[in-house]
Amino acid sequence: MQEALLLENQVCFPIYALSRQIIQYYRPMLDELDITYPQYLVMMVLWEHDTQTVNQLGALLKLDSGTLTPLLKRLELKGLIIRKRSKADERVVNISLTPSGRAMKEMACSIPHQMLESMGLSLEEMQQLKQLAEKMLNR
Amino acid sequence: MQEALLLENQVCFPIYALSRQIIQYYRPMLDELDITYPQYLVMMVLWEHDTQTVNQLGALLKLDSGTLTPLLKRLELKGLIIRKRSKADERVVNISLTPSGRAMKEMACSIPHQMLESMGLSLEEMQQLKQLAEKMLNR
DNA sequence: TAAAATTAAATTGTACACAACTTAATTTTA
DNA sequence: TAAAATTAAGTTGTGTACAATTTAATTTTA
Repeated sequence: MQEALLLENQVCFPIYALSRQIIQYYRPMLDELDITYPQYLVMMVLWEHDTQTVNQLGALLKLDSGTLTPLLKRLELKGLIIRKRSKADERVVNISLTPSGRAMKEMACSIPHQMLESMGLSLEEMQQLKQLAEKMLNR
Repeated sequence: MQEALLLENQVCFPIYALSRQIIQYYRPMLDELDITYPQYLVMMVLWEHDTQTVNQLGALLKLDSGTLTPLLKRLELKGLIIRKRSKADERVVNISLTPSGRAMKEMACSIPHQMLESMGLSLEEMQQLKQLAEKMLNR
């Protein structure tokens, strides 16, 4: 028996499973805002930066236009963002918040704390997990 | 500014991004076997257990029948597995390896080592990451 | 400066993921 | 034991993900 091929011994599987579980934890909170987790990530970037190009969002979230374009169209349909081609460079599409999208920030501000509570790790362990994940990401 | 809503300060985002990055690292190796990462996980369970029900696969991989049924049909089409309703309980579908599916294990046995090398963490850090992820999963 | 190369989004096609529901079989229980 | 409840898979519909390609605009360079 090849020990390395046992599910039990995989490092990647728990990360894959955890990623999906985390999104499940977010769901009830995000359901109230009527957005998905990837949509929440986009909103979070825009709450910080207000206007971003599709490219900039993709670089920050590590998602390509094939994922972002339809996702952003859905956020636009919900009235949370505006998509507008740049005058300066017609290839670029600028994404910005509507007043309604900006207002959602107040409704979202309790989510991070609620999530921390449901995760079941100490702050220290959380920091460790974050650092290890980021170290691998930055390879 | 709500610090807790900064992308920079999220614990969940790096895990979500890392999960997708890991699947990217696997891709070239799995392309040679012509399977996807979730399909590889199913194969890994079957290499260990040979026959499993859809339910058992779902419990181990934390995936539901809505995900597994079509995935298993694709593995069957590739000739790697057989889906067969149980005689004892007609609700149950048993998944087992074909000779070709069993043979794939030899071709896969170098993957875990290759992955370890591309991850950029020490064995110690890897163990830590695995343990933290599992601790959160088992909440 | 006109052709070639590059870039930014969008599009197309395949494969998850999962909620909600359906169907059929088996267990439970009244 | 017949009706009710439960269980196992499958189905339907929506929303990611991402490879590969396309389109249109901008830069580079010959």
